[in-house]
Amino acid sequence: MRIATWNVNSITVRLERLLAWLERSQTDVLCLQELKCDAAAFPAEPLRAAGYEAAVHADGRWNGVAVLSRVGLTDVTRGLTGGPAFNGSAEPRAVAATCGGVRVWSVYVPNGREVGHEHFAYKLAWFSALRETVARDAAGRTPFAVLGDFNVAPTDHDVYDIARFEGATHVTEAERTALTELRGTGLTDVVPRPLKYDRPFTYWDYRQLCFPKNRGMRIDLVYGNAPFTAAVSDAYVDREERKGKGASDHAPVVVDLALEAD
DNA sequence: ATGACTTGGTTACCAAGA
Repeated sequence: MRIATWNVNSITVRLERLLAWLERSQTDVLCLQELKCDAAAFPAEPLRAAGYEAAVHADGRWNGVAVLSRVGLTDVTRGLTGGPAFNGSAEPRAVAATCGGVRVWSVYVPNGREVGHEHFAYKLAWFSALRETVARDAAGRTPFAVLGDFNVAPTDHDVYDIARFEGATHVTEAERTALTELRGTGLTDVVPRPLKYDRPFTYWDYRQLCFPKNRGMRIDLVYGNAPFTAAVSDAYVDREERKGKGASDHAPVVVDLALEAD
C-alpha cells in the first residue's frame, strides 16, 4: 500500500496537478491539508472518477483537511476530541478514516504566527488535544499513523539554516516538546529519504528562490505506531511535485507499506 | 527595506501562510 501526505495550498487551484500526481504516483491513500475551500466546493466528483473516495473536513477560505482512498474508507472522524478553538472557531484541521486496514489522521497543525502570540498558545493546546485524541490508537495493534503538516521542524537539522530561525516559530523548545510528548503515545517519526540533496525537506517558501536554493524545512511528518512502522518498506519526499508553475509550496511525503493483506 | 510569492475574499487591497 502506498500512503502519502500533501499540503496542497488550495485544492481548487491544485486540482489538475493533484489528479496528475495521483495517476503518476499510484498513491492508495492520501492525506490532504490546506484545502482552502468550503465542504460544498470540494471536488468530490473528479476524484471519484479517478477512483478515490474522500473524507472531508472543511469550512471556507482557510485550513481544511481530507483523506482520499481507493482502498476503502470507513469510520470517519472530524475534529479532535476536546480540540481548542481560535477566535471562537473550532477550525477544520483534523480528519481521520480507516482505509485498507490502516487508521490515519490527516492533520494541519496551527502555524503559531509568532512566539508569544495567542495563536502560538493555540498551537500548543492543539497538540495537547491531538495527543489525547490519538493515544488509544497509537498504543493499539492496528496499523495507525498521524500524517500532515505539523508546522514544527523536529530538529535543527530539519531547517536549511538554524541561525536564520532565531526567535522564530517552528523550531522552539515548546513546539519540539509537544512533538516529543506526541511520540510518547507510541508513535515514531518515519523520516523519508530525499530524492536530491542531503536532507528530506518538505516545504520551501515561494519567495526568494527558496526551492532552487534548497532553503527548505521538514515540517510535513508521518508519525506511525509500531504495527505501522514495522510495515514501512520505503519513504521519500517527492520534490518533483514542487517544481514548475502552479506548484504547492509543500511537496508530498510518500510512504510504502508491506502489509499482510498486500 | 517591517518587503521580496501565492491564495481567497471584504478585491484594484487585505490577512495568512512559515
